Amino acid sequence: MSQPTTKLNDQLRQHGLRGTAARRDVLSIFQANNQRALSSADVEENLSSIDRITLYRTLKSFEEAGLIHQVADGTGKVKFALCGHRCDEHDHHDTHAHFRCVVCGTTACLHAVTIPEIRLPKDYQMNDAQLVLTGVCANCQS
Amino acid sequence: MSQPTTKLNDQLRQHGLRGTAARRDVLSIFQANNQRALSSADVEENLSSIDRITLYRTLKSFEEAGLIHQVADGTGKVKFALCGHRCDEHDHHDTHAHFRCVVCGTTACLHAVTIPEIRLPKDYQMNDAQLVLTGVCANCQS
DNA sequence: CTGTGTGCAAAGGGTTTGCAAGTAC
DNA sequence: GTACTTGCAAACCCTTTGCACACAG
Repeated sequence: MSQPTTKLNDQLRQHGLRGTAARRDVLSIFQANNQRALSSADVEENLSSIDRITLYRTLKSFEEAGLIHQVADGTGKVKFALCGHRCDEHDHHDTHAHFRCVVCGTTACLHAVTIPEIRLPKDYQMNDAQLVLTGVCANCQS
Repeated sequence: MSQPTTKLNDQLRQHGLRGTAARRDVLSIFQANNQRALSSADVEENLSSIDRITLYRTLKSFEEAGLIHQVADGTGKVKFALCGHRCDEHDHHDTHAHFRCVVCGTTACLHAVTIPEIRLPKDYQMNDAQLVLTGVCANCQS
């Protein structure tokens, strides 16, 4: 499933990060769930070996490096999802919507749903838009 | 600025809540900032007299009563804003967008911006949509 | 009077910081 | 070798719970 060590290292280095075991592990968890937004606790469940403090620091450095971005899905918990190929540390281009299923609790990226053009009031300057939909996902429709 | 005691009491009772000093105080803070989303800490700043635990419980009962609703603005902190007149404890009709200014840090309701029609993938059932925009607000444009 | 709300103390959970040892390059 | 990363312990929020007293209706 997961990429070989050298490939993961390359991806980390492309974002200015050193290739360490903890970072490779966390990165491959995100890649294995690339359509999902994961909380710190979610990653920890998938990766029992990692120290919790290291995980927090890893998520922070990934975010600063532009590898992942935060998704506020309305649960109050911060979650993270992989950035697209066009993101970097300065600019997140996260133009797709997220969908949180109230049945299974997962938050997924809906790449098919792009955020429509927004007409803002005068003198507002927009940098980013997050659209979070809540409902029942395809898997949980009885 | 704030409403007289009896008027605040009436509003509380309309939502099934008893009229107490703490609740009147919190309600009038929200009314004085009715276009803004306030965190628990924001309310506390405006209202130094209130006990923090009481504030948490007040916010919770307001939310359950349909007076306020949560706004996840991407900061990771839960914020609350006054519901419109059509909200009740069963159903939040929060169809407007929110705007978070990265300069002054405030999150405001943009009543003028309604959330556009969303076309979901097959078999997804949508209950709610939250649109959070980030940028620079009119006040902070130099 | 009765049930609800308040305030204190304490506990709980998630996240951050300091520092010494370990590792990438 | 040097700078960055890790892991442990402890500190630090913010939030919730238990219980006795106070207050609204």
